[in-house]
Amino acid sequence: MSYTKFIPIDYDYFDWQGRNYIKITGRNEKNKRVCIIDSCNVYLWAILDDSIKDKEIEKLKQKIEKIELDVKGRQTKVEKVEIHNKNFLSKQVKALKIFATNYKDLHDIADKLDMKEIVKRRGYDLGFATHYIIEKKLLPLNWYDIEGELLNNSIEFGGIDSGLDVDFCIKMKSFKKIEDGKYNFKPKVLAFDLECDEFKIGEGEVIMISLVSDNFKKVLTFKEKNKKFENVEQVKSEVELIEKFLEYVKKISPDFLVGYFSDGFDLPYLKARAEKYNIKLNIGLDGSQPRFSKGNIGGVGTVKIDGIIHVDLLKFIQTTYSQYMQSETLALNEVAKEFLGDEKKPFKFKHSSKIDGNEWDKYFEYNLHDSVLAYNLFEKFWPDLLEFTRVIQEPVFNISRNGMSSNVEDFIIHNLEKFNEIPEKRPGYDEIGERRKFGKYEGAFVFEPTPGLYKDISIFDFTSCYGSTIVTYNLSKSTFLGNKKPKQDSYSIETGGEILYFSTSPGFFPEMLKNIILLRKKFKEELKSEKDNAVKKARSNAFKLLTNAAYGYQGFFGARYYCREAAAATAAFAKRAIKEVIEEINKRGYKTIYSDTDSIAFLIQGKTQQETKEFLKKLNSQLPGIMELELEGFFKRGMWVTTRSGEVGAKKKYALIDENGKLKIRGFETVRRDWCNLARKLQNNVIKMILEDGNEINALNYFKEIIKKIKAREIEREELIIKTQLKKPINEYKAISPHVIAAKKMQERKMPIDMGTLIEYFVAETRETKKLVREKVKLPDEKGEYNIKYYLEHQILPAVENIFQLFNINTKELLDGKKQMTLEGF
DNA sequence: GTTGACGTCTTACC
DNA sequence: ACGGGTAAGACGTCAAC
Repeated sequence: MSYTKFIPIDYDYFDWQGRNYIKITGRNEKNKRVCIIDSCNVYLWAILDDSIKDKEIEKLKQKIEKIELDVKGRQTKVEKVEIHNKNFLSKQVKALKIFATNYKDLHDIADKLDMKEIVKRRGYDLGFATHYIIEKKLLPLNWYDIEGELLNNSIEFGGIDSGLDVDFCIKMKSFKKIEDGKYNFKPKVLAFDLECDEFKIGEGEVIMISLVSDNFKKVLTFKEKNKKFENVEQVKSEVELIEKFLEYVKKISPDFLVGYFSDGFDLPYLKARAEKYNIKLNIGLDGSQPRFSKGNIGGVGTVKIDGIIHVDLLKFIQTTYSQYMQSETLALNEVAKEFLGDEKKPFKFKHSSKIDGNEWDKYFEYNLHDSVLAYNLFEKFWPDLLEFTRVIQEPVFNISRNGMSSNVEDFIIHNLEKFNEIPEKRPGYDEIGERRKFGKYEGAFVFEPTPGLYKDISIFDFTSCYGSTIVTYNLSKSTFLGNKKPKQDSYSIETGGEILYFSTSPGFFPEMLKNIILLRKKFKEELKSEKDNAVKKARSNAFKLLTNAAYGYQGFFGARYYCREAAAATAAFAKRAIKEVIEEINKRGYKTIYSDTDSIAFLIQGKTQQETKEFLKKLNSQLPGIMELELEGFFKRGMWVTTRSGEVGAKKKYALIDENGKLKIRGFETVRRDWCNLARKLQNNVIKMILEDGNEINALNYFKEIIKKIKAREIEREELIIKTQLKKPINEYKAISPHVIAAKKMQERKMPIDMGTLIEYFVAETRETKKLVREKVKLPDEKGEYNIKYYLEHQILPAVENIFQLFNINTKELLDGKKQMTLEGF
């Protein structure tokens, strides 16, 4: 018998003699690579009709035990059937646990179970790795003591161990969890990036590949002989380049191979080139090539390597961080700037045939630094990846790529057992179609503000508003009772013209969510005294993101636990709660001036901050369940403006300044990337001056300066570029807007255009006959003067006119050079 | 043919 | 391919002139 410590990293499975085996790659405490082979029970659930008698169940059991199948050349049969008392959607059910030989046959067995006594078949659509983790509880990225049999050139499992590039291969007998924190795990990471002449997969050649690991930096290339740049390793050809890359990957043998957009570009590109030369990209630990899976509609696919986790950082950052980021795009450069304070090396892309002598070193340096950035970003995000994996309990490969709704779902799936729940099935194509037909339901409440410049403002907001609403009112698929008053105790709310009822007896989904919210609260509290604890910070963040995604999950048509009514009720309960708080605030002598979804802004009306904080405490003591208000802050001044039409106050658009002079701007053009920089800076400065000074005098002078500069053509083109993202394939646009025209121009130039590309253009002077904006669009490097009229009337003026309107200043007249009647008139 | 009103499409944000 | 609410620009369409 062999013993080892073990941390599971990658999960994969294989079939041997008709059975499924899990193959888990990880490390031991001495950082040796270990592969564990294990198996687990394979089964599905058949939920029985309530009315069926014990005798009949016994008969049914015997009938099912006789099922034998011959599918896809595989002999398989039901091995055993047990009867269990389980829960399904929080209701007690009798269910048959039907054991089979092979996980892949469960579907076919389920098809054979169309008996009238069986009302539902469940639990055969989870994926074997997920099923294994649930069944055995050998959780990813946790430490274990393993006992097993060392496989050394064994013929067992078809001699699998001899083909595996690992230090030990063990057939597991038993394992025991080691307490948290006893061992650390520092993964071996290799970041890579490749450069080429063409951006289209299958065109052009790979010119260089950079590799960065712990104490290792290298650029491989067959180009240029001038190599002042010390990290360059010269090879003779593209073939040798690819082969050398493979050699280094094998030699370094990382736990994680890290790229940035490598699912969509680097690896597919490399594959296409390798195929051309008939090179096998055999970097998997079992000698296999990367597996390329197709992406969903519009999405890119994923690339999986046996035993090595390929992480495309772009995907992980996108799902977990993008909504909290300042960067306008997820381009490596911007992401690196925001998270590392570092950026790409300057190098303007050129076809390799046009690069001369000393420019090559710049190119190598550029290429190498991209890998450095990817490596450092991985280090930065490792605590998050680790904690997400531990909290959700799915293999880290999936965690690095799944969206938040999948994460929520996986979290549920891995916690069902605590509730004795049978998993719900994934909706099929038709089911999704049905769900989508329902259309939207009523959402949040937004208070219509009265435009103006205000003083002394306080803001309260609900902590995890929708999450705590779901918990407080027990809102979920399994607790929904319909829209007729039930006999049992219930929570009810009216929305969309009908009343929805939910059971008061706790459902598993709200219970799980409650647990997350409470844990997060605990971690957040602990963080106050140990701010640098990256792991706790990451775990707290993982809980926060899961909580925030829970509401969206229940309203998402693709979810196993989709419940439109629960989502609608969540919005409705939250709406009721916030309206009640607004009333309380006003009753107390404050004045509410704005509110949106989960936050309320009100005037302090001469009361002290202390009084306000005590009032908050009192409010909290009256709130139901785990609903909780917190103080967002006190603000010296704030402004709300009118809509363009000028009649009412604009919602979701305001600016605040706190006692330390810190600005908080929401919804204004300043924060929108589809406005040119000039307009955004202008607006930002105008807002700042007005909020700081409490009047418009300086701001107005500044505005006049800008007008003068535009008219004198003194503005740099850079400041006038408008950036808009392509949201769909270019030929699907019904309305041909300016950015579509710009995208078409880029296409003609063979620039890489895709869904998601950020299109940049400016509006130029053209002949009088061209009226539409799209007829004046030019790409940033095209010749032409900027269109003074357009930038004045469509960028500069709209950015500030509503703001100056607060002071009865008509900017339109100002711009036309007319005398300001309004100013003098008042 | 041009103009303006109004609806639709689209993006980006809360 | 997580939700709804909202602002706003530019195009598209149609009727009035």
